[in-house]
Amino acid sequence: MSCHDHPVDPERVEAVRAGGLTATHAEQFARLARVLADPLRGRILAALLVSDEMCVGDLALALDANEDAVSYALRRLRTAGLVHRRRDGRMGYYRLRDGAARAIAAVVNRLRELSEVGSESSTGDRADA
Amino acid sequence: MSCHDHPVDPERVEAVRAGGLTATHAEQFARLARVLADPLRGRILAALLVSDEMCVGDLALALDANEDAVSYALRRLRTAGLVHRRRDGRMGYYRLRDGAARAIAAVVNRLRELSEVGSESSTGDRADA
DNA sequence: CGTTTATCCGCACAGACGTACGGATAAACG
DNA sequence: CGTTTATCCGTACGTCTGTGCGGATAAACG
Repeated sequence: MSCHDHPVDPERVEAVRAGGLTATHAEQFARLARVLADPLRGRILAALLVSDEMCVGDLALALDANEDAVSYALRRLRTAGLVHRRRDGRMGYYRLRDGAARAIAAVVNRLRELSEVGSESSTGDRADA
Repeated sequence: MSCHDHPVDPERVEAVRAGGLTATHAEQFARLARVLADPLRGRILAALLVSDEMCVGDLALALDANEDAVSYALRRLRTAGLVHRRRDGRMGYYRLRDGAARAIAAVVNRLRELSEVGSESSTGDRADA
């Protein structure tokens, strides 16, 4: 269990310790990535990028999804601080928070690049075993 | 359960249907985001950005993490096609797959933007209820 | 060969998450 | 007021996933 008493390459270990992500910073990233890790939330964000402001029911219609599920997804997005709700009577209209739109669009585009890399192979390596 | 018989704003509904993410495309995104949704995997990717190639034990040392956990994280990253393993004797050396490095770095930077938005508030809205 | 070492795997377990459903809230509408 | 409607919440349930541990594999080392 406790192999590896001393580093194989101490230089790189130090480099990572100096230039890598701290545990808390990585935690922050992971929490944000987890918000994007649900298809419905991704589709909602994309929908709000296209159509500035929408209510729950219209989103459910447009995405062909359950209204409860959309409501729950919007709650998560709101908790994450990515969307903003405007109350008008009994309706709730949602839109991306200021600054989130650009950042989300950028993330989506970068993920698209990544997905091209990720879909080349399913194992990522087969010249071993 | 089945409120909202007809759209409030049919135009936007149509716009989303035309310009939004398809269900399958969103699924692909979500799967990739889920890979980044673990702090250890994020730290490993960041480490490999800094130090091209590392073995499991050195990564565990540098990140102060359990070797089993690192091994498991690398397996997930390999399954996702993001890292590549080079076998040398009993050691396994990992590095980012070609093309993944740039894309990952870009995603990390965009996520940093997003995290600035996301950490302003915990509810994303308080002028309601 | 036998032992040590680096990594990996199978399994069981605990925690987080999305979904469904019943009910609550609260506004529109007469 | 009473009813309908749009959204939200609390709870329960099944699923997925990261972790820990024992053991397997396989190379180095004498």
